[in-house]
Amino acid sequence: MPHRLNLRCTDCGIRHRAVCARCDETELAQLEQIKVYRRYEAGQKIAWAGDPMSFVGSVVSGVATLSQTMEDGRIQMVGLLLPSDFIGRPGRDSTIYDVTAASAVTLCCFRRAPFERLLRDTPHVAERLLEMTLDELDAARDWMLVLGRKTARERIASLLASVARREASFDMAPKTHDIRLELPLTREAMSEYLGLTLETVSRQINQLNRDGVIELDGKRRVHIPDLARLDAETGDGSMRA
Amino acid sequence: MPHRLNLRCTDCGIRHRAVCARCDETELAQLEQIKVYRRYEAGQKIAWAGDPMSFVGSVVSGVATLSQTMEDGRIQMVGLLLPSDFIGRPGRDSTIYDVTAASAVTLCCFRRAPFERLLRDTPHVAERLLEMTLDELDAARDWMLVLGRKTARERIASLLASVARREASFDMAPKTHDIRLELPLTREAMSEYLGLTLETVSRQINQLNRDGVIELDGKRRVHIPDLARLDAETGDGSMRA
DNA sequence: CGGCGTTTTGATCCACATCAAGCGGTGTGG
DNA sequence: CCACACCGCTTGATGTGGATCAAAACGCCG
Repeated sequence: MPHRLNLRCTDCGIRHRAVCARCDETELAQLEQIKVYRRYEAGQKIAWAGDPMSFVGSVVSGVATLSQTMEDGRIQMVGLLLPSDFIGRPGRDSTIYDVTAASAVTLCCFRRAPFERLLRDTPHVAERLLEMTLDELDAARDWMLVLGRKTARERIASLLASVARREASFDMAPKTHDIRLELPLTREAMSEYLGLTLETVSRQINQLNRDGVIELDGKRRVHIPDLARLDAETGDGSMRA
Repeated sequence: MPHRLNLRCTDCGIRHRAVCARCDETELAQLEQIKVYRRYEAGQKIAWAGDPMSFVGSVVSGVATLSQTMEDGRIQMVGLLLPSDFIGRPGRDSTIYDVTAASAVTLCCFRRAPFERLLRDTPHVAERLLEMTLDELDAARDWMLVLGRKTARERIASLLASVARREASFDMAPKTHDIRLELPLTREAMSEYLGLTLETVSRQINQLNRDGVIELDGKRRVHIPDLARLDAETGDGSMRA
């Protein structure tokens, strides 16, 4: 059972990045009325592919994943949802992907029907949603390059660089040196995202560690001394987050 | 030099599927004023990654592709644009992908600035664009499964099934037997889409042919006696286009 | 301490990449 | 009208990155 809590929109950490980013006071008040927070434990399924979903919403904290499972059990993650990312598709009443909490996750959920009404009536929300969807589409396409053409080492580097950049972007002065981050994913979850096996992920992470590109502190904590050095391992010439 | 021609929107073959699908007479008239047709020969580049693009638009006929190139020459296609698909990103003045005409292509182009004004002012266009973008996002995510987890044979089957379904959807009575289609892609282009080499593509296509899943008529013409049989080769349990 | 989930490490295997010809169709210039 | 080159495709021989199979080590918690 998800646990509930509450918070004013104006105090919300993702206020200026989420689907509500461009809302004015009035619109925010409307959202406030239809929102509910839900909390999920690490590993918990938020929804199964094919399930009806009565809500859409934003990730407030933690990391959720979207994934597909083939009948023989092969799994591919198709989205990594970090704070401010949007979950659910307006106009469709079920997910076509499994949604899972990779770490403890808090969602800000809006009931579908009133949210869709808002979407029709307030251009700010619709505009922002279009923009976010276009960004996700670019991200998905960038990931297609990773899955289609990159080596195992390049894939790991790409994942680390993308998480590092995303985390850094929350600061107002994005660092490029001595970035420290807590990997929100197990080796297995990484392998599902990267289209590899967990053994290969483990080997390549340790190789990058030995090569000094990253410094492991335990299993999950990663220190990136120089982001440019990591970028050089991604195989991309010029960077995009 | 792209060749020009003209056509009334009401007579347009993609009228009810493209970004203009929900437009009324008035809105159509506005679009009519800012549109220009352009024609590209097979193999011609429509735009290079990083190029400024002064227009957005729809594919009217033919097949265009979006692709990324790594500095060492590895290529991954990230989008296959069939008639009615939208090209370009509102709010961004350059492509981040290479856009190429795979066959002879006709585009219906809108100058960026007036189109963006239309987006703000007429909800029908914005709504439809959001919907199309969400569809593309789903398609991109489905393709991530193909690239991350499927075998060479499954990839080929997935491509053929997806093109077959897309072609069939233009008819009002979608067939599931004896589908005939002209592959709009060379073996090399297919390999770029599928994350394989052209040799592997060639071998697997001929294998599917030998196994009776498809029947080749020349190099490009494919006869699919039974779409369900082909689906069974994609590795997916239940189908989505 | 003992059990369980995560991660590492090692040995072997295989699907697909790579390298290398050869083949039909088509266009071009002598 | 033929010689030749070029392009898209096929086919074969060989190599290899990552999968698979197997087991041990490392927390972590009860």
